[in-house]
Amino acid sequence: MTTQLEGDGVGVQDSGTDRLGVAWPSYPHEVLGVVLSVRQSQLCVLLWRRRLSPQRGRWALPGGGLSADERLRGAITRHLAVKVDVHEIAHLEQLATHSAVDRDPRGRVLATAYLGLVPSDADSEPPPDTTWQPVDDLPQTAFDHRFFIDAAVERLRAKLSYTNVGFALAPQEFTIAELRDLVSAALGYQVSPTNLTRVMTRRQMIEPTGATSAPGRAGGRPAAVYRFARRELTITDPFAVLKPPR
Amino acid sequence: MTTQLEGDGVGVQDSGTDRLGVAWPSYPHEVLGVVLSVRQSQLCVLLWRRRLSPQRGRWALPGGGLSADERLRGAITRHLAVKVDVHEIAHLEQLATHSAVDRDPRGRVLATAYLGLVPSDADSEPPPDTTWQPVDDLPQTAFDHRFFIDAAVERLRAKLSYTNVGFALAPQEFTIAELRDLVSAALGYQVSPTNLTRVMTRRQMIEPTGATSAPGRAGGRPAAVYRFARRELTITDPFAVLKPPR
DNA sequence: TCAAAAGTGTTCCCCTTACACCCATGA
DNA sequence: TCATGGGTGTAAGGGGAACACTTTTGA
Repeated sequence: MTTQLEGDGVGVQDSGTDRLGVAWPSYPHEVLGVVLSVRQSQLCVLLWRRRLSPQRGRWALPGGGLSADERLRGAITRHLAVKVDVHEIAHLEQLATHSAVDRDPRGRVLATAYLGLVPSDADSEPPPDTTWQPVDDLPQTAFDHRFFIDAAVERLRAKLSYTNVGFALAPQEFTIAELRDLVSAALGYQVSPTNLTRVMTRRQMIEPTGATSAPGRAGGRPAAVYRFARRELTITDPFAVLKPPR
Repeated sequence: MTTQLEGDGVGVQDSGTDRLGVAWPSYPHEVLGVVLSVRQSQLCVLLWRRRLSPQRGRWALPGGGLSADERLRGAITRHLAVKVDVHEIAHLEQLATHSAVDRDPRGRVLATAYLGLVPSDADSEPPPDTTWQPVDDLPQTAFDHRFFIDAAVERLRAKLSYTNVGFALAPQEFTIAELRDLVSAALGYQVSPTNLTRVMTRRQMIEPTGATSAPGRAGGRPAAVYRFARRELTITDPFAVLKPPR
């Protein structure tokens, strides 16, 4: 079998043919979105319930097919907007591509998943049959979607520690208490607001806006309002060890 | 356009059709290997020179098509063995999938790249038209392969710091001086053997075999021989900050 | 005995963590 | 003035980096 792509053209939608005349197979390709957000102090993933078989009744990741004229990132953005009405994705990155031959019983489909993060204050009453499911209490999921979800959560938790991804889970402005809630929910354990402030400030991830928020009805000192200094992914702690010499 | 895959079967090699009768396009899919190894104290990538257009004469990553009955990992393993005679891959992980519509002028092909690591003592006189190219001095490369190479190097450098991936670049047994050479080459800057030993020992990544190696002709104290304690990928320094409470 | 190579000990410094203490507000 | 929630100061501990010093060999 000749597998290196050389010579004459390879047509989309058909089996390709290389210059030796050997068939070059084609596969349908789907994109899936693992959309995470903190809802009611829990890290949640957006799932919708399948109405049809196979896997009828199970919870699945939103997504769909890759069209001939679009790229993977464009495809997942489109599907999330159209199908589950998600428009406020603050961060989107590719996770992995799965290729098990029988991952879909109807025939072979390759799947590329993306990790998408949505701020906790983004509106989104999700459409019918779609909900925010806490990742610590997942129902039975369809196909191999569970692997993608686990990978996404793991990736997020790791990146919270050495990048500023937190911005993608947080509102534009927030108090330290709110940020602590978000980060604790995302990581799955409590972090102290004291040190969270210090670490994030030292790394210049967050900065005070100057404003303060009104205290609750029980009183208390008004909280300072912060914002993320940058709202694009930045690596803030590049190397743990083996740093380059200064 | 209906893009969610539901209902009737989707055939490989053909355009699929979902239950609404809307076409589900298929694409050829190739796998590429970014095979890295330290050669003569330089981090190198295995490239082969294209003999045919397009991109004739440019250096390309080894790889090839995905067959109907195999998965991506199997495909890249097969291609590396058959085409560039690489059998001693100590670590293999998926890097990314590129989907630019025009990434290959002959027609649309999706590409998934893998990062492969080969120990520095693996034989491999590479086949004709194939060489180990230092990543700091790359020639002009074909298609979008340069992006994959850069991503691979970046991934390796990051993981050297918080995992034991080093095992995949090192021989079974080695002295600290040899390990220092490898790590320095991979990272692109000198690391001190003193602290390298301490860090890797504390994390139980390496352990002495008890043997010593003969000194060179100029004399000198014989070096202790070490090995990696585990030869599978292990995360040794999970979180830089925001650790869970003890 | 000297040079070369390898390994160890010690110190410094920065960062994270823990925790006590102080500040601002509503009732 | 008290309870409540927020923020700051300070000390402890760990780990990595730097560097001097010791050990072991060949010539």
